[in-house]
Amino acid sequence: MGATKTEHFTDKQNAMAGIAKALGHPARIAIIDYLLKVDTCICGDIVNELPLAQPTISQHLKELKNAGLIKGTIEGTAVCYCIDEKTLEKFQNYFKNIANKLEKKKNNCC
Amino acid sequence: MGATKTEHFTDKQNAMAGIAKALGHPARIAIIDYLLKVDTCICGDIVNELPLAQPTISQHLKELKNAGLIKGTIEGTAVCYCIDEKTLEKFQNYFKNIANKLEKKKNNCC
DNA sequence: AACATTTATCGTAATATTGCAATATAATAA
DNA sequence: TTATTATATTGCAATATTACGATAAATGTT
Repeated sequence: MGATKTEHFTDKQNAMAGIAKALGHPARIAIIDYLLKVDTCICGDIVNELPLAQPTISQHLKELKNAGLIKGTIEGTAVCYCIDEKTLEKFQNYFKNIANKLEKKKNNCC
Repeated sequence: MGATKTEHFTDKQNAMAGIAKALGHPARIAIIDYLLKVDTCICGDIVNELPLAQPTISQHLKELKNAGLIKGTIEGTAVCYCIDEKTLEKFQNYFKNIANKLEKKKNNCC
């Protein structure tokens, strides 16, 4: 087939997978990195930073936005993008929880 | 085209994207969840837990293993899989770093 | 208005992923 | 040895992703 069977998994699982998927491309990680590096919130000069064409960057930005990882506000001709902390926090909490559970077990396996 | 241009990004970016990509599927999140839930380290009854055929599960396990997120040791006929904390920690640290940097900026954007 | 600038969308080719049936492999049991 | 059980691999169809040229849309400038 080829399509992910999302309906068989919990909302939480689909949500976490969705965020992870959005982060699952080096260009999108690079965009996040860049947004962190620059002090002022960034517009479209990500195109100059990354070795990808403008439509490709725009597409990656869209995916990050759909996943809730960044948000953008129109500012004149340009669009100002920045990291959306809420989603990142949700994602981070998921892993914090995993780490906590693992700590309790203390490697009683493999 | 269609292939990711990994060569244009840093090793770190590719590494983080690789881990995220492996986590970017609900079935693989579900596998991680399941590995956490069961006290004893798990073998192949993940097949009974998830609504996917055995070859599909095996494939997902392989991807998680390739990403370093789980490790498996042969135990008779079965294979005992469990979470590899080191990779998870690396991933978590990446986000902890992001959160720290964001804290310093205190939303001076968008 | 005409033009420049910035970002988004469309269309499309190349490639990757997802899922499974069939089959192979490996270890144990009878 | 012959089953049995557990997992992996192969091959393939359906679908998704990646990347980009061409073009559109929106705003600002002259």
